[in-house]
This record gives sequence, C-alpha cells and structure tokens, in this order.
Amino acid sequence: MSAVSLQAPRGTRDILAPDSARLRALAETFADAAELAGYGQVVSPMFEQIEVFRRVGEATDIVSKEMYEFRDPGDRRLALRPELTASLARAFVQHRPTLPWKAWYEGPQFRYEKPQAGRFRQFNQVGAELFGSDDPQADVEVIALAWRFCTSLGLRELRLVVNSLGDRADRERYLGALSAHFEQRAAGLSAQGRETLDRNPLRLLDSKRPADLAVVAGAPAVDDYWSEAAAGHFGAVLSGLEALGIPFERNPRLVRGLDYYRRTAFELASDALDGAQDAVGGGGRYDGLVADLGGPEVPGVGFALGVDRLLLACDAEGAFPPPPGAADVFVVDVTGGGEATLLAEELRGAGVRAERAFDGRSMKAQMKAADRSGARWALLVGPDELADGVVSMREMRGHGAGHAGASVQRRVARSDVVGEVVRAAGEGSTR
RNA sequence: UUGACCGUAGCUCAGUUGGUUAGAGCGCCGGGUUGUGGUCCCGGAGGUCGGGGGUUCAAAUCCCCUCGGUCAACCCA
Repeated sequence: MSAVSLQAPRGTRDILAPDSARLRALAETFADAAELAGYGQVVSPMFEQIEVFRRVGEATDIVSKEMYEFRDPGDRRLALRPELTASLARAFVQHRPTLPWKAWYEGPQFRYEKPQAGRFRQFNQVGAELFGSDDPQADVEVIALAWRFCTSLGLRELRLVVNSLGDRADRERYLGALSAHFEQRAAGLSAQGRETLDRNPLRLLDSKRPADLAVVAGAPAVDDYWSEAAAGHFGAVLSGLEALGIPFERNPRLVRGLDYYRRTAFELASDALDGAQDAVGGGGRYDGLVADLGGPEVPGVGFALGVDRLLLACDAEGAFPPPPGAADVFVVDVTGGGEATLLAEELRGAGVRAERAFDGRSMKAQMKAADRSGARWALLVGPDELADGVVSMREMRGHGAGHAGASVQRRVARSDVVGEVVRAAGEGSTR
C-alpha cells in the first residue's frame, strides 16, 4: 500500500462504483416496499439538538457514550444522529401530521464505536415508523414490511425473533424483580456483569459471558409481568404473524438497545452472518416516546435495518448482486475524438448509455475498452466512415462466447445512427 | 474502554534462524505490419514493504510508539 497520509476517518469508508450502485439499489428496493404499504419518505437532518437524543435514551450507551457531540459556531449543542427513530419522533412533534403517520427513511447514522466488520462509525440504515396507532395489526404490518423487504432482497437464512416487554408499568415491575434477582446473586456474576447490573439490568439478559449464564438462566421471565392488555396485544401480534405465514421464534430474553421500547420488540438476525454481528436490524413499539419529546401521548411502532449488514448477509447468501451498469454502446473514434464526443452526446440525449475513450488511443485499445465496458454495440468512426458519412455499427459478443470474428458489423448512415441504436436496443430488451 | 491477531505493487498473496538492485498471479499500458474486442506470445509501468522511532555493519523480517483493519468482551445495525 502506498503511503497515504490522508485517509477516510476510522470506521468510515468510501463506497465506490459497483458497491455504491448496489447501495442505491437496496435503498430503492426498500423505498418501493415501503411506499407499497403507504409509507412516505422523511428526509431529516443529519444532526439534531442534543436534547432530542438525550431525552430518549439517557441510560443507553448509544446516547451516553457513543454520540458525536459538538457545538456549532452559534454555540448550539448538537449531535450527529446515532439513530433515526428519535429524529422521526421529533419531526412528528414538530409537524403534527394527521394520524396514522407512516414514514420511512434511509441514510447514514453515526456512533463512536470500535469498528469491526459490519460495524462502522458512519453506517446506513433503512427504516420505517408508524405513529398514532396501538392496534396490534400495526405491529404486524411493520414487521411484515421488514420481512417482505428482506426476503425480496433474496435473503433466506433470516430469523425473526420476537418478544414483548410489557407496558411501562409492567416493565418497571419486571425491572424491579430482575434487579432483585440479580442483586441477590451478584456474587455469582462476573465483574462486568455486576457493572451491567448497575447500569441496566435488562441488558444482563443477553450477556454472553459464561460466568453470568447460570444466574441469567434462573432470572424471572417477562411473561409473568405482562398486564392483561399487554399480553393480549402480544398474542394478537403473534397470531397476526402466523396468519401471514411469517415464521418467528419467541425469545423472552430479547432486549433492545434503546430504552424506549414497550410491548413488542423484535429483531432480524441472519444465520449467514457469524459472530456478534448477526443482527441485521430490529424494532418494536415505543408508546410514550412522542410524549417524552414533548408531544401528545401518541403510540408508535417501527424498525430499522442496518444496510451494511444486510449487504453482508446478501454476499454470504449470494443474493442481491450489484447491478451490471454496462454501457449500451461504446463509440470508437480514431479520427481524433471529436466525433465520439458528438455521437456520445447525441446518444445520451436519446437515453442511451454511451461510453467512449479518450487520449486518441489506438483502435485496438479502444476495442478492448469497448469489450470491457460490456457495451452491446461498438460504433466505429474512422477516416473512411467520416468520408462516407456513415458509422460502422458492430454488435459485440459476450466474452468467451462467440469468436470475435463471428460478430456482425454493418454501416449505418451517420444521420440514422441514434435511431438505429435506439431501435436495436428496444428489440433487445423485449427478447 | 479491555484483550488478541494482522498490515508487502490497483487486487489476492509469496518472501522468517535479519544480508546483494523486494517477487508471483490477476489487473493496467504498449506491441505481435498498414483501422477491430476473447485466447495466445512479447515487452512495460507500478511498491519510501501502513507511518515514525530504535537495535544492528546490515531490517519487509527484531523492539517501542502510532495509524488502519480483523476477532472477542462490552455494545449494537
């Protein structure tokens, strides 16, 4: 590697051509899925007043330790968004759209973490939120959207894990019982486990330290703390999923990273990914979040999916390949290059993907470039063609397929070239 | 934040008891007669061996620091 003193900051990266197209395609696929279900896009700021996130998750690491905070020149306290649900809730409070409000989003988020494969300091998520309904069918719709999108990418080795954390009061009672359980047995926990206990006992439930497992195994189950209403809600969600034929598994120990979840919580994990980064996304219900941000008591449910991990999962499953991005035609000009410019621009004006070479390269070199471009046709302009007012239109064969000599080539009047290409391309696309 | 492993041409890598001008494959560029893509043949460009410091007569090879990546804990998408 050459000595590059300037590089993308740790945990960030440049996404170049084929990958960037794939990223865009994924976002478009998500947009299609979301809009089919009646969700409209929200483009919110990359940074918010720090309060937006503070109010939502003071106790979570995401907010307390991993946020990029800064002051702008006007001395405002701001933070790069570490997640988008809070931003959307803020937008809801600010604009008070009519209910139900169904919104989807896509874009980068920022967390100061130690980078790893599938874990970046700037990462992309797609997600959707539904504000204004506490109907369990809303939970089902939201989960179904996430599921339908993932399967439409071609992902098969996906697991949907669901749980319910009960209502706010249930959650408090459960938390109390959990704390009591763990504190009585604190001696049996690892040192780190005891720290987690102080900070957030819920999190201890998904500890992976062997030392903690025994104590965790005996911990009380959430189910016993659900209110009648919460239990009914969860039951309705599960039967809704069953009715749709969406497979799921129940994990009573599933807790999510943000504290605002009530009732439904879910996660999508890929078996094609290994290790600690197998969760591609998750979400749940967050009744009360809007109120926390100074709005009315409006319930909500939503999810976010990590784009980078989705793509990793796609790689692992051989799904969702990058779009080809091949040119339609390649203009080979050995008369100086000016003709290539004119022709290419005419073609592009007609919606044809046209490439060309620069620097007056040899015909052979330009033909090689044409071959590599994946173009279906090469348009050749040499002194002869120029003199006769024509262009040689050569159909290129796939690599290794036919012999180069088998390709067809014919002369087309210069004035007809664009029309010819458009017509031929139209034929090609219908076969 | 803690611990471990790794960092050689654009890419994938070889190069270890430290020793001459650092290699391969792929890719890229040029050529194989006068204007034509694959394959094949020939030639070429491209590396301060991540960066800095140290040990040594001598370091890509040893030591320290640093940057970056990867794995695990933590956390989480």
